[in-house]
Amino acid sequence: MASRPTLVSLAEQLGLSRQTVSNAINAPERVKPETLRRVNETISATGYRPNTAARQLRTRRSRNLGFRLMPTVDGINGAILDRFLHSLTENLQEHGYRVTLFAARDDEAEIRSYSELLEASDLDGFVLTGTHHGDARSDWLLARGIPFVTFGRPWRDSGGDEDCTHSWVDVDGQAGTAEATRYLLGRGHQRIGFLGWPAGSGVGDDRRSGWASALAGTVPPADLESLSVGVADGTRQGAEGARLLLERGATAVVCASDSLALGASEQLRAAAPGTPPAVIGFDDTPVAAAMGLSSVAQPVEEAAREIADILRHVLDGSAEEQVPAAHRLLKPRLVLRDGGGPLASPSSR
Amino acid sequence: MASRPTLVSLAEQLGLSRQTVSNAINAPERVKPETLRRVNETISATGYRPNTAARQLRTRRSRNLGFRLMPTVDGINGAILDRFLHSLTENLQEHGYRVTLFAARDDEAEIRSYSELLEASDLDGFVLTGTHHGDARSDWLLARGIPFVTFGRPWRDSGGDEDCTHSWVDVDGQAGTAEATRYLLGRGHQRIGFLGWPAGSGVGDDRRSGWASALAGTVPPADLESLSVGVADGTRQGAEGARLLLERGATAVVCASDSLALGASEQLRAAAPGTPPAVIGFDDTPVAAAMGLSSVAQPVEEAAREIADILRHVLDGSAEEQVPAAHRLLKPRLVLRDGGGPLASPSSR
DNA sequence: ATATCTCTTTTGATCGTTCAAATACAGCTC
DNA sequence: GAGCTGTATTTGAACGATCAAAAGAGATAT
Repeated sequence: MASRPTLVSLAEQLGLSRQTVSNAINAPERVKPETLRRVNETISATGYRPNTAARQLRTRRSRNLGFRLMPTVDGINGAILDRFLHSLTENLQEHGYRVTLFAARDDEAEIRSYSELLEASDLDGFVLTGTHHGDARSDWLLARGIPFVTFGRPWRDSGGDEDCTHSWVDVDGQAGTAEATRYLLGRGHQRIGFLGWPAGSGVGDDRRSGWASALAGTVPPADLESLSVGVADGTRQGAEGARLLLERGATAVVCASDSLALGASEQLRAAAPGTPPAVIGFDDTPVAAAMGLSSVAQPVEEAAREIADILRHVLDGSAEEQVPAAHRLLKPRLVLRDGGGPLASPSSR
Repeated sequence: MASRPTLVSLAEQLGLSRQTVSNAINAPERVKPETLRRVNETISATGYRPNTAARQLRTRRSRNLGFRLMPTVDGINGAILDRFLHSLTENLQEHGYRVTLFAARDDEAEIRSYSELLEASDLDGFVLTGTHHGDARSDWLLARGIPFVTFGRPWRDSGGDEDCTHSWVDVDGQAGTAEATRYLLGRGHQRIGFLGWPAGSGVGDDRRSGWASALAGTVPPADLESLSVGVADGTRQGAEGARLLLERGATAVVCASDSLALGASEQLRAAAPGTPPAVIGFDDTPVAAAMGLSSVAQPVEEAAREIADILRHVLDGSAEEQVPAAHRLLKPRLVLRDGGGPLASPSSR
């Protein structure tokens, strides 16, 4: 009773051998039902748990997955990160997997971490966020056949999906901004501006395209150009961008982020006091909630769940069985608020 | 070259034995300098890394620490959590430790997780957040002699520090609200209200006491009572609470959270249009930054670093050497903004 | 009666490291 | 040169699990 039970101690107690007890746990179909029952009984009676280190040493699997924390405000952050991580951890731990964090300054350092973590035969796979054009990380992992799933599409320069052989889960930003735009159209707005980032970022271009497609029939292509502004992310830049859009006759604005939307809504409120500004943000951050700003919400929890499912499928599958790469594009949800001011709560300690 | 190098393969290469190579790594002083040099050379040439699983199996130490993710909006969350986790992970990983996440619905489930994670001889210690009155988790861990540090004081009902034998790091909320209050006094405000939560929460009472102490000389004790309001956390409740305070003659408000402060600042702005509202929040969340709201900022990164240091000290120390519990109370920083509206950026994807 | 097959259980070896104790070897002492 | 001391290195065993293959027990077929 002094020390933790082991396979051997259980076997002695039951008058069986190590291996039979081991089989009862890992390959129950090989064990006689009656024996299985007895073993399980003793397992729950003693509270036995297989020693992870020993198992890992033999099987070379840790049931541990790596997640990189981004430096500061990049990729999914803050409240989004919280929700994502929580959902990911929860879903994985239900199936005996765990999430190990690591920090890295940049992609290069992240890749160095990969090899360190793998050389110590420590992690079975990785979850990547913040994918971007020419992402070296996925190439590195792909080349070595290491299981991983990204939250975010590969954003290859060549639009083709053919050569992207890794699994990913992403949120359909295009669908989100399209819905937002259609909503504003339905409210009677004719000239709806898009306030985003400079062209070139996969995420930003994707969100812009949704707005453009929803507006395609209603506005001449030339106007589409003038109704779209690209600035750096930030409240101040958002206000400035919105000013431009107002000058060009926009009466409503769809934004690529909540930061931009917040600046834009200030600008519109100043331009037309009294009326709730027709501005829609993106990500549905606590800031949007607190300010009563409408926003496109990403189903972060669902994304994490999908990622966990895909990873489990790959890792639980037999060793060399090639599992095809899985791709999931999730629909975001438009969260409408009256825009009149603070309503709900930001997160706080 | 085919497989990863091991102690044995290194030893063969060098014409030494396993153990000497092992000693070169773990107890260099036992090895002849010349030998040590040769071993280190080969180690870096081959890129050898000790197998964590094997080491863990033998030493019963995983160099892995557990961190529980809170369900939703409780404890340190969102942007704060992000910064805290990042700093914690970074500091620990520099010394060969790693952070493993786990999710638990409530404290009881968290304790269950502890035993599971420990029975699998998996985690060496824990970092706890969101301590509260009568916290069963610290008792459980203390009783079993498991290393852990909490972010947050024990908040024992008996104000005595004597019986609190575990290590903790916390931010001095009292000092924060006191500084905020003194700042407002310096700006000429006489009747400064406190907008907090109902009495009973350690964190809330602590923050209130800072305001009370700063105001002690300037306002009669009776007024102190009427200038303090306790409501549930939230923007709407904040606005309502601020309305009460205004009725009672307050011209400025110190708040226990940014949510409350946001609601309060709306209320004050409505009461005195044109003037930036004299409101100070707590936690310096992205919401405060975005709204140009002054706020008391917790040195989260520093707190995480301190926690990492304490844990490392305990874990790296020899087995049964009793390390005394460490307590660190960090000073928060008052971040002043003009309160006129959006300035900086909320976090976004 | 022996061989063949299936189902179940057992045995021996191994994963890579560290602990504990043994050994080798040099320099000193008497 | 035997005995002691101390440093440097080596050997055997163990940590707790799984893999691979052998062995035992029944049932069925030849």
